[in-house]
Amino acid sequence: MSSSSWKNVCFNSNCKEASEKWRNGWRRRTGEYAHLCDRCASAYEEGKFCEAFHSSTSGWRCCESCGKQIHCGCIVSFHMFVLLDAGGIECLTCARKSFVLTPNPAWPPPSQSLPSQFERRKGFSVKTLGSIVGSGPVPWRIAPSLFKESNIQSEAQTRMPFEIDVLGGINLFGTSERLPTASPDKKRELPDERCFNGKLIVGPFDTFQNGHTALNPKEHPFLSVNNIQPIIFPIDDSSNFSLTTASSSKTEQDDTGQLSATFSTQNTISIPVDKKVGGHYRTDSCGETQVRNGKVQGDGRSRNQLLPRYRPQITEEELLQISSYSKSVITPLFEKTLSASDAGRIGRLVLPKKCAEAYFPPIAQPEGLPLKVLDVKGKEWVFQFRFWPNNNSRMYVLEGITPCIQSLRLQAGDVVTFSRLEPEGNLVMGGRKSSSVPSPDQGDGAVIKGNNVLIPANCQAKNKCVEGITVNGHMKGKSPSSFQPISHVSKADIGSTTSEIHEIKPIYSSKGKGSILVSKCKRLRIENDIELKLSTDEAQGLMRPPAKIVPSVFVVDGCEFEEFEGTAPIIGRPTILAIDPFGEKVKWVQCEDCSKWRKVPEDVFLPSGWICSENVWDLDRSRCLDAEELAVEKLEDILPAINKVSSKRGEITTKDADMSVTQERLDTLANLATLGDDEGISASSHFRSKRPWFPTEESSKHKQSCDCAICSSSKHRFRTLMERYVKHQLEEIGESASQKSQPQQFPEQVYNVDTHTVTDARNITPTRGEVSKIVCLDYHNGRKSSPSPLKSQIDLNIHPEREEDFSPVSESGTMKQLHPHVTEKFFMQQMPSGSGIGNLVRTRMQQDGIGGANLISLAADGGNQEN
DNA sequence: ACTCTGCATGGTC
DNA sequence: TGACCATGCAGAG
Repeated sequence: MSSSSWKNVCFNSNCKEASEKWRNGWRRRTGEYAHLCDRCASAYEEGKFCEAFHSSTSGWRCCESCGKQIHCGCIVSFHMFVLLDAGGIECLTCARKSFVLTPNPAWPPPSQSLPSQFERRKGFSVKTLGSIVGSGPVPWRIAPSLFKESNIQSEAQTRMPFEIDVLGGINLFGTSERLPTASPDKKRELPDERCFNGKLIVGPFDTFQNGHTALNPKEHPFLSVNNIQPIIFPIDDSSNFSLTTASSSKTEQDDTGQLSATFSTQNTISIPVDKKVGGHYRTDSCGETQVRNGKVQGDGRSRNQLLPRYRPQITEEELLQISSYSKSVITPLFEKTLSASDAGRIGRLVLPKKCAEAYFPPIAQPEGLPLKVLDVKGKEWVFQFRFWPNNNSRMYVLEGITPCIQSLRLQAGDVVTFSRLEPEGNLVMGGRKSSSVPSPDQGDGAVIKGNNVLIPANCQAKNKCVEGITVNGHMKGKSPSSFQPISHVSKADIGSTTSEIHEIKPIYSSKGKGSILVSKCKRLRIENDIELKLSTDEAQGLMRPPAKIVPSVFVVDGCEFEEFEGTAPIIGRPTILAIDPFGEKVKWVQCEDCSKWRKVPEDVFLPSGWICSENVWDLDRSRCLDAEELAVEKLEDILPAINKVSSKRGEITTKDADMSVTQERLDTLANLATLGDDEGISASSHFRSKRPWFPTEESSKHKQSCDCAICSSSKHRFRTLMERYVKHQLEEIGESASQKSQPQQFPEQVYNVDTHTVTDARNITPTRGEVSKIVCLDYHNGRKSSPSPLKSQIDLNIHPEREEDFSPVSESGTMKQLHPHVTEKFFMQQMPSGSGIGNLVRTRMQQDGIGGANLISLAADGGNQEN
């Protein structure tokens, strides 16, 4: 049938009924569905297509076990039988009784997961992939798998090789999966084990009528996120299994007469028990068909029961890489999250026993044998595949993997994948950086759910998930071998001056015990090794209360303050508020990647690692390649804080090292914050949630120079209170001050933070950065105030004897009582002597002896007067 | 002192 | 309860 005609008549060559209304049948190699008329579609959906239309065609065979007739000659039913070693076929039902069918992880069908996944990948499309992998269809086979999964799908869907077609994208062969009704007089077996309309039901669907279930995305959150996800299919029988032939590719003529190119078939093969060799099964001498078994039959344990964490989830990037040098069929085998030991210097990768026995050559001696493995770049490595006797069992390891691990830039927590190239059978070792999934409800920050760190999408994209923090390369008292995997700081990194902040890996919680990075002892080690060089000012400017956290409110001098105790704040990206020519409040934010300034709405909160691609508000500037909206000079005028951050504009347009470091520190802090109550900041003995987020006690025990968590937090709290009080006072100054201080006209005016524009202090939470910007403005306007007067250190221990007064929940609860001395000291310290406003403040202070409240008022007022 | 090797131990499932 | 496996550790080099 020509490609054009099928649009007008039923795709079923035995029907050819003309119609304007079509229903989808099986999926064709082109990626399109066979359009069927109602009658054919119904037959197809009912599993009667072959018996209805192919009854007179060749290809009918009987199940060797039950005798049921199965049509083996068309694409519609090719998946509904298994080929037996001794010849003949067996229907799936019988095969399942005798052997465990290949619970192959398959791929989401094009109509469901794959295209969406691909399309959702930035700069990646099926077409792209098709063009990359070759000029013609590239067959992808489903991995022979040992995986048993309780959440499984119909075995009728278990063998779904698909190819990537240049034109049609991904084509699932056999997407018309369904069980055959080979003979009308035979009861259709497994009536529900099929897909309708040629679609695999994946994703949200849960349970088939036969009790089989498909993957629940809730349990497999990655299913629709980043990776091409294998779908695990059901096996009812745990005592046996068979594997797909390794390399049976053939051409096949479908019932339309078209020649299917490079049709990769999967012949599920039963495995005779006596073929076990050293724990592995191989079928024949030609090596083309490999059948392996993880265990001796009769073993009480489910030999094919591999843990879900070993399910291969090869990524498209990896596929692309492999495809770049090989046109072979890639069969994902298994994967493993690198433990600290795996990624350590010892260079031993502990292999999951079943995987090793299933996919690696059998070894009888502990010495094992050299194993040639290709990496995704095609580079060849030779590892020693061996085992240790262990508890009457074996512990399989790959030795000498360190160079490869390093080559792949993998670290503890990352995932190493093993695939096999067919038909040559080469093992391919790939790697995947660990990633996390942003929670849809995490709002503008990162949250913790158990051990799963949920991070902003940008972090995810950049693999900057954080498990722990090591800043400045300081790792005190650590054991290199043990610490390195946690902090991911290599020896070379230690003491590195080029980059003081190292990429930290995410908490990986693939399994409870195995969570390399979550053991308490290591957590403690991490916290001891943390040396945050982020000033509290910098940090607080980016802090926001976590979503859904109800703050405790207290009143200071008539002003309500919110306090978030026991909760790690969410860290955002620094922004600079401004007013655009239309009078709209906007924020300017710098892309973390390209450092270009982008304008975003005023009310958005940006994650710490915000990048251009996340600029959904201005798609014309959603790439780092896109030019900045405003010229450098204009930006400089508009964003005086730029001058503060880096005195030279050039340092902004290029990568400002300091800014970068600061940002990285913020990232670090943000990431630390994402660790949340259980794992992150709160894991610190100082930051446990039992302690207020802004602790007020014990400060007297610490010296002024102390920058421990307690002191930092105390300072933090103090500043919070100060800022809010300042804000409150500034509001009281009234609109007049706001009008007086109306900035000179810029194309886009920086405005004096919310303090002049927001009237209800209770509805806002002034951030540290916003307060600081007041001074930025001053600076911009020519005043010599400190770039950030609040930025420099405030140490409550200046008057340690008054520590208790600083508590806002202390008796009076008024700021006037608690911070005159501190604020006085603070301003005396912060205001440069040459500063007009500073002098004015000093004068007033000396005149009336007032403290913080009026002082701040004067500061604001004085600033206006100075104008 | 350091690395490597082989095994043992103990936590987790 | 047993298998698995991450990791510790002792001994050898």
